[in-house]
Amino acid sequence: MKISTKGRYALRVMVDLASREEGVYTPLRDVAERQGVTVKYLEQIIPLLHRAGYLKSFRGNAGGYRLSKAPANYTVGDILRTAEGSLAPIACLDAEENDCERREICCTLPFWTGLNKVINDYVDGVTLADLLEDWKAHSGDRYAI
Amino acid sequence: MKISTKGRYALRVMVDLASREEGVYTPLRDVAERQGVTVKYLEQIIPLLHRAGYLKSFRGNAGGYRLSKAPANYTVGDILRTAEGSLAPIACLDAEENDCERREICCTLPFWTGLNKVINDYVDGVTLADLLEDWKAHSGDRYAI
DNA sequence: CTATCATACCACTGGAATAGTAGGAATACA
DNA sequence: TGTATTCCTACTATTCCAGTGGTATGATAG
Repeated sequence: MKISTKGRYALRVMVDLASREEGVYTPLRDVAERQGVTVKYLEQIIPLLHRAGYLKSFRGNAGGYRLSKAPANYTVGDILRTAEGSLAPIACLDAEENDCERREICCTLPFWTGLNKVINDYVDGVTLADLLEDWKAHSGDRYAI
Repeated sequence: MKISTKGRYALRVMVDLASREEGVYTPLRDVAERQGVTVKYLEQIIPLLHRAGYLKSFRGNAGGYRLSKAPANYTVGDILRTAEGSLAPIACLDAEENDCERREICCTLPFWTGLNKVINDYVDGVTLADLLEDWKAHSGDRYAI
């Protein structure tokens, strides 16, 4: 039950951008270098966040991306669900998929529902600002994304 | 982030067997029929549970599988980890994989560690007996696996 | 004692999803 | 005109998932 690279990198990109000065555009090249990922692969992940309205972009020379809102206004849950599609541990819990005919007699469904709630409660309770703060505190002055 | 059919079916097989009379061997054919899965596919999943010592088998005519212990002695976490390999949401958290060089400076690792704990605490807090009991209560007399 | 049947057990395969790579067009600015 | 960027589309290698065909084993009927 793994989160794919889409979700993992998306979160790291968001934290990276959250750590930059507010309002300035950061080129993907810089993010990719700091995060140890290729620009080309990030270019495939960023649009998911962009289309969701989480990022503003600027093309051309000296362009790049920046957050649309302050870091405290993004929950990690929103970011992961945007990149991954859904965090539900089984398809039966996704809105489009709950047509399973065993639904009423399934002996494991209540368990999965509980797991789903535990996961979503956790990820929705953490914001980008929380991540950034904890991590600055942990790294002291010499923090670097 | 989905649990695969291995984990899902493994859990259903265990609950199914837990609902049978204690000590008797139940053929996979019966389990497969009740669960709406092919025998062939279950035959691929069962060995994982068998090798872990969770099940006892008996070959030949009138053979089958039964639980090794009482239902209350199996946590859902143990069953899922046996079938799935690991429930960690990212590979960095698996014992064999924590050689990532970004480990000390990773801004998201604490978040993933927390998610891992939330997930494992939940699944380790539920036993087969719990599932069976809740589900009998929910279905009344006419429960059927 | 032998044939038969029901069962657990083992090995293999096709297809889908993941994780990238690559080329190039559009855009903004100097 | 040149350069640095976002943006779009296609391609590929690999791994994982789901499912199938065939073999070994044990009980039992004749």
